[in-house]
Amino acid sequence: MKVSREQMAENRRRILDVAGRLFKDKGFDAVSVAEVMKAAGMTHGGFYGHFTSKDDLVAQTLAQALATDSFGDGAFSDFVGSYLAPRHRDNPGNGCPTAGLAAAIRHQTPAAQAAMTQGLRAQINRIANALPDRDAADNRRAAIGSWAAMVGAVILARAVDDPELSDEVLEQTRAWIDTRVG
Amino acid sequence: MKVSREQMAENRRRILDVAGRLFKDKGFDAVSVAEVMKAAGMTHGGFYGHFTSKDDLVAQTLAQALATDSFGDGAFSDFVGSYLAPRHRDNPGNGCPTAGLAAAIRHQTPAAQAAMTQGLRAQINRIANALPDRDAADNRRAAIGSWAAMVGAVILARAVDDPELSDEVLEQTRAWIDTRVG
DNA sequence: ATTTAAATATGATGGCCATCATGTAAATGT
DNA sequence: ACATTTACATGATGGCCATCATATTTAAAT
Repeated sequence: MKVSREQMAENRRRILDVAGRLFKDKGFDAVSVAEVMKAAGMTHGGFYGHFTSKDDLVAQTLAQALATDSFGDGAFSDFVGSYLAPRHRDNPGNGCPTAGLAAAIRHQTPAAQAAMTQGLRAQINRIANALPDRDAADNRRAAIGSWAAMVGAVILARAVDDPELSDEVLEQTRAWIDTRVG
Repeated sequence: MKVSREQMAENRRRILDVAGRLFKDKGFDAVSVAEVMKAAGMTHGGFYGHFTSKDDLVAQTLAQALATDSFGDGAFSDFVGSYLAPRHRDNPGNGCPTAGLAAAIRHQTPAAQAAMTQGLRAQINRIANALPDRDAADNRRAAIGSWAAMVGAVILARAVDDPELSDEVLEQTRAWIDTRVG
């Protein structure tokens, strides 16, 4: 059942896309190769034609997810607001790959760690550039601090089973960042 | 090979202690029941005399780890300094269970999530009480924001393969929190 | 058109692991 | 002391999964 070049390219894109969603939603370990392939509309057989291993899929998925990872074009405070929102907390599969996967990276291959490193560097720069223009060092510090707080807050909000506490973590972190940076 | 009551109680304590270290170090999925028992000095056979399942072990380990989780008795800025330190980053097994495990909680049982919820509540209160006495609402906001930033920073620092960037995440987050709260 | 190469499907294989079954010996109760 | 209970050891069992082998079909190449 050979398919056309473009079909294969699209299949590959779909595998990466679907793997990103599944990994973010359920974690690397809880998603099998067969599940990814099925979600992409194929069987497990063709997988090793696209990737050399599941670890390879993980690394490539991360690289794509972190590259695609849109910062949003508006003001920084708007970005913070949508990031620290129940809608984002409740949809990990469609959400930020850093919030969903960063903590699992340290158990992955060096290639995956390299992808995360590059993604973090880029995100810090994007945020620093979006901040009101002052001292560059101050902006970098604020970018790193804010990003750490945003990622941490979403992780904590997702870990907790009390909706009120979870909402509060998001909202208070948003307010805390705003008073510093907004 | 029955053992004395106290021996059994100590065995159970050792299982929980060792499981805490292993889970924090390698993640829930990467640690087998047999590995935990072996590290505790026994074989896998006796496990189900102490716990009803691996999920049960996870939940009880979390509850103990988060309860034991010492805040440190000194000033808040000292705590932040030791938390956002290379030594802590590089020793997840002996480190903070929230930094090591929070992101994995959402894939665990309700009992585990409940343990994390209670742990987070306690930690927020501890930090808020340690802050210089001002408006209670301000202190709570600062406690939540700082804690999110601390947890996020350690997770990011551990995810990255560039030592310089990793150090910078810790140090800048520390400085960012300090200017606000120290 | 015919041949060739390649993409995916179907169907093993082997390993790891949670859990269970059963044995054994030592501690506890009488 | 004896009987009984029980904590742990040893040794299955069954399921899931990554990976591989082989078959099939069809796009490309000529």
